[in-house]
Amino acid sequence: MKNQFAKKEMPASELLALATYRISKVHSKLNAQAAYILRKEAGLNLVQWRILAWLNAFGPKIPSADIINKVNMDKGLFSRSLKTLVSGEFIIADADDLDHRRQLLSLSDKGNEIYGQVITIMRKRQKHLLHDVTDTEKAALFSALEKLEFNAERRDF
Amino acid sequence: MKNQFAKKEMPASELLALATYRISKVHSKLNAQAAYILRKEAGLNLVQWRILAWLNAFGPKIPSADIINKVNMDKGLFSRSLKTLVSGEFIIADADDLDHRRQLLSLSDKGNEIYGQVITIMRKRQKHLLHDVTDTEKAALFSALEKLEFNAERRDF
DNA sequence: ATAAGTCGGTTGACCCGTCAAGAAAACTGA
DNA sequence: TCAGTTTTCTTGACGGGTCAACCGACTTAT
Repeated sequence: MKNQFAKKEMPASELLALATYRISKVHSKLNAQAAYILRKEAGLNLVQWRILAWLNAFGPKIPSADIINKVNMDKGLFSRSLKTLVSGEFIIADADDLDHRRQLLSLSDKGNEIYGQVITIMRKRQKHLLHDVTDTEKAALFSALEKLEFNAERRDF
Repeated sequence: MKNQFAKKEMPASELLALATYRISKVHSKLNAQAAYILRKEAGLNLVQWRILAWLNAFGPKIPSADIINKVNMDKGLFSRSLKTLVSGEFIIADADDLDHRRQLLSLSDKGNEIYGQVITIMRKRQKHLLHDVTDTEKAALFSALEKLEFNAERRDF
């Protein structure tokens, strides 16, 4: 009889070694750290900050959909968070005369100022996060993440 | 005047290159994949599955606190999910005569069976996820994740 | 011109995940 | 013994995140 002794039970060490488990832990700690900084420095939450950052990157007067499609963010989440950013006057939403479905988003002066404050800290943070990661490790990390991301698309096992 | 031209705006490429962003994307795709598999194969959600797995790993007749402390899971989340697993008869919760606050948890036969089914698929999945990741990359990935996790503890910038 | 389909955005529902307050039992130390 | 503290577990509240229904505006084809 084959596989009579096939291992069913999983020792704790195997669980702890799972890439998925490790990534999820790192992710939650990174999130907590970012949330803390943003709350303290700017009173923003993570989603709001991401929107400000993408809006800064993709330039002014762009419709929501552009950001959403480019960065793969949920429409609903975006919509709700955008509302708070507009009412908080971080973002200006102009009507688009050519397409009345759209609104063209831009950072307000206030939005730009906050962005400038936060991005400085975030660059420092990013540097700190990776300060003891070697270049080889960095390259391998990114390459491995890319493969993982791709392999995570599959649904059949 | 120093820093007159200090860069404030962040090009999209820089954003896309952020380790935090990459990890968060990988994390969400891994989650979606696991959730899909679990729903389809066993009608479980991620948290329920994790509890079954930890319970299998740490052996029968252990109190909730043991798992919670070891794996750093939220008490509230654990408590609520446990309730569904007990009422679904995947887990048996025996009273502890020595300490009436506790309940000693064990996998039921049904729980064991489901666990056996799912773990087989999950091992396949884990293999697939890493199948094209080289050993060097794997080592660097884990080492980098460890450093990141540690560096994510810091709160001051 | 108009029916059918697509696109941009909003909303509701629901689960995940965290935090804090609290209940009940157990422990500790005068 | 009994007030104070600690431990185990439950509950409530709330933001994060995903999914799907939906609405109004636009496009395409006939």
